[in-house]
Amino acid sequence: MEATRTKKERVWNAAIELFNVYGYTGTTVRDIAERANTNVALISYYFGSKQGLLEQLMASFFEGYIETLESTVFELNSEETSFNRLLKAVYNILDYQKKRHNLARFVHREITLDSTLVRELMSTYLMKERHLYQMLLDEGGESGEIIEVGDYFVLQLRGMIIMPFLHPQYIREVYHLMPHEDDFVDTYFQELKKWLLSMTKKHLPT
Amino acid sequence: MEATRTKKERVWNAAIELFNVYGYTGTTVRDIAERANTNVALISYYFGSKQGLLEQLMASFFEGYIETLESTVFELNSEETSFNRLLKAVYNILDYQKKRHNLARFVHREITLDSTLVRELMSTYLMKERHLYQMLLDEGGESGEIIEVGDYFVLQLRGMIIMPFLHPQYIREVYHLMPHEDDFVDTYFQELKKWLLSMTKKHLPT
Amino acid sequence: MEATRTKKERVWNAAIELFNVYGYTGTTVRDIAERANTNVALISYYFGSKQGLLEQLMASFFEGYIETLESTVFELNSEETSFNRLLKAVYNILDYQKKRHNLARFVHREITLDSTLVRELMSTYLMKERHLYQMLLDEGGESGEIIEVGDYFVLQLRGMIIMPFLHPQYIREVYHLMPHEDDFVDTYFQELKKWLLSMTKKHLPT
Amino acid sequence: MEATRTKKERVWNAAIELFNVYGYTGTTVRDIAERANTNVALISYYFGSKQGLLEQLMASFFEGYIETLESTVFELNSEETSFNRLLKAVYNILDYQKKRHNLARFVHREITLDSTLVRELMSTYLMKERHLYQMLLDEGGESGEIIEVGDYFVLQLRGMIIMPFLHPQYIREVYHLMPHEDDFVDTYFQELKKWLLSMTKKHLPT
DNA sequence: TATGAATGAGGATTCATTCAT
DNA sequence: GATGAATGAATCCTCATTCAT
Repeated sequence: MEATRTKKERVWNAAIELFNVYGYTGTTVRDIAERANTNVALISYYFGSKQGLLEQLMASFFEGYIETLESTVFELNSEETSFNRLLKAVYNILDYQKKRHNLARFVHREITLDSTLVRELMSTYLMKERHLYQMLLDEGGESGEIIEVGDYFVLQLRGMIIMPFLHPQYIREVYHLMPHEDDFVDTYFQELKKWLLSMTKKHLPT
Repeated sequence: MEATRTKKERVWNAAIELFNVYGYTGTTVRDIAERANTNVALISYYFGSKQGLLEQLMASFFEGYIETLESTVFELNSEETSFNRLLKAVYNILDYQKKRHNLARFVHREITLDSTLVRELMSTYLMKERHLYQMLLDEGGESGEIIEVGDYFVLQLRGMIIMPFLHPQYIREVYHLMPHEDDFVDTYFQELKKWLLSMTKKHLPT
Repeated sequence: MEATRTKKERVWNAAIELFNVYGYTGTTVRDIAERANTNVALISYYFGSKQGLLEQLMASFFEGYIETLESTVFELNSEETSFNRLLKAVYNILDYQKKRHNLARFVHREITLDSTLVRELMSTYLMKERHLYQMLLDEGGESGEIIEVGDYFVLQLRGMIIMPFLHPQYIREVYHLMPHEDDFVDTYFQELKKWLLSMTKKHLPT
Repeated sequence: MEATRTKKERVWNAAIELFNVYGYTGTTVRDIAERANTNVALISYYFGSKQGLLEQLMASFFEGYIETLESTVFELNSEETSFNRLLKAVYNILDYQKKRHNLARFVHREITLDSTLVRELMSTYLMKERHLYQMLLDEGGESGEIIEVGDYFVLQLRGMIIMPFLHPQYIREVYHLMPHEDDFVDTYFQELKKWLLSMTKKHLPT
């Protein structure tokens, strides 16, 4: 038994690992308790219910996600250009997910379902996320630094940032890397940077 | 009772709709039978088991997916440039998914889990998909038509093509469109085209 | 498909074989249909129901069983002594079972359950069986040929005659013989004969 | 709710009673739970599964059965003649079964089926049983106390000892007694004793 | 006769949760 | 806090039977 962690933490981590692999409905509270080396009843005790555990996990992820984004967008406000802040935001979000890739995969998958919980999360966090990206684009547009991008630019950007964490096996199979390894994240970021450059800066064909 | 469809088809479609919304483990065979207006036992009768139904659904999706890709890549072999075939492939896959967007969302979500079934599907269909895209890029590269792309280009391309169908609610919330409407697909394709151009053709910054 | 047998016969035989191995409740009509290479519905068609098939099987067995016994007891009426008729009866019943050992095992097992069917069979066939044995013993007793036997003699006799067919695996494991092989039946009969002699004839200890 | 017994015991006893009457496959876990006045889930909880319950029941019966036999055969080792120990063994086994006649009938019936479980039980317990009887016979043979018996003597002995418990209704119908009443067991033992004497001791016909 | 589709009832088991301790 | 026992509801699946053809 790990002495360094409380049972609540052990349940928390066990849930993330199992939800990640088998999904929320595919994981039983007994599985979680077993992996956490605790009693089943503790899950209800600490989190109210299995659903409560789910909600706290997702909220926790998005809380940090948005906070990461906001702090990047606002704290660097006066010092950096819009484009550089966009770049930094992308990097920080990649980094944020890298540090909790299990939770990330699970959350991104679960949010593709239709449920009350998902609708709530969407309307708070995802709308805020979009707003922040759009703000940067608008600012850069006004100053002439960033050219106007297509309607679905934010959609694509979000997809680019999330996808590797949603499909780790794909990356493992094809590139023999995991999306949470430094090697991957660094290179992937460079490619995103190239893409961002080509989409937001003026170019002339050769 | 709808006379136009066999009970097997009704079960098939009901399963797609429900799996799409609630996920595989989140849907019960009773739900499916009810929505299909048939008896629960029929699911086992026709598909062996709930798992059998899942496997047939996923196989059916990928079968058509790969076939769409292959026919585009090979049938236009001599007439078109590599880049144009790549463009056409992207369009056809978007179109393929548009026509079965419910199944598409469900399949793309389910394939983010870790299971024997997923590993099998990965190692057959997804490896083939990647191979086909890579082939076009290599051909275009040899003829000088396409410049060398980054390591993760195919990963990004795949993400771009799949993402809208995986996150329909996001698109609905933000753009007040559904990813399977013509309006969306057409515009989205145009943006993908721009991106593909900028990533695979030589450009000069202004 | 065997052309020489009607489907009804095929069902009949398949049922005997499967009931023998898995018991009545342990065998499904689908198992039977499959083994008989026919359609499930035929079982209901021919025998009314699974229960009907059971009843006909058991009745058929006991019908022949009692007939074998009666014909031995009565037909040899005037020619043979009671003891010899008893001996012959035992032999014929062993032979009767040998020829349909699968059915025999199944019937003898099933009759150890408590059910309406079993009570009916008991009160007709088994009471008649007992009566016939008792008759021979009484006749032999009156003529002084057979000494008075214990209260439970018929019980023991019946047990001796039935047991090998009820426990074929035991005999196979221990004696490397099957109870329906001539080798076994012949030897076993000789032992029964010795036992019958010792129990029904006067002896003096050495 | 009976306070004197644990729920596990209540399930155990209910299972014995119902398996005895309807057989294993003929009894449902719901029947058992109802009779035990508990929840169905408890069966899986305590015994893993219905099959697990079966196995534990059968193992428990045979465990005690063999122990009874062994203690009789070995503990009286030096004090008694082989024949007397054989007699005592028969008596003790009758007594052992009398005390758990429901379980006895069920086990003896179930062991006439063909299954992996049965084969395992056969190859452990039944082979040991046979070995113990044979040992006594051999010892008695060497000392000249017991004359050589027929090949199938142990088979017959086993049949004699088991049969009354396998066919209680037969005994009830014919003798208006139950095989687990003292009246029956005592008399039945006397008859077995006579039989054993006549089969294992030298006699001269009058 | 013979069949494959279809059904409703019931099979064992697992679920998340609660409760007394 | 923490536990093992206990529960009722719900899980997937199989059952014998029926029906139209």
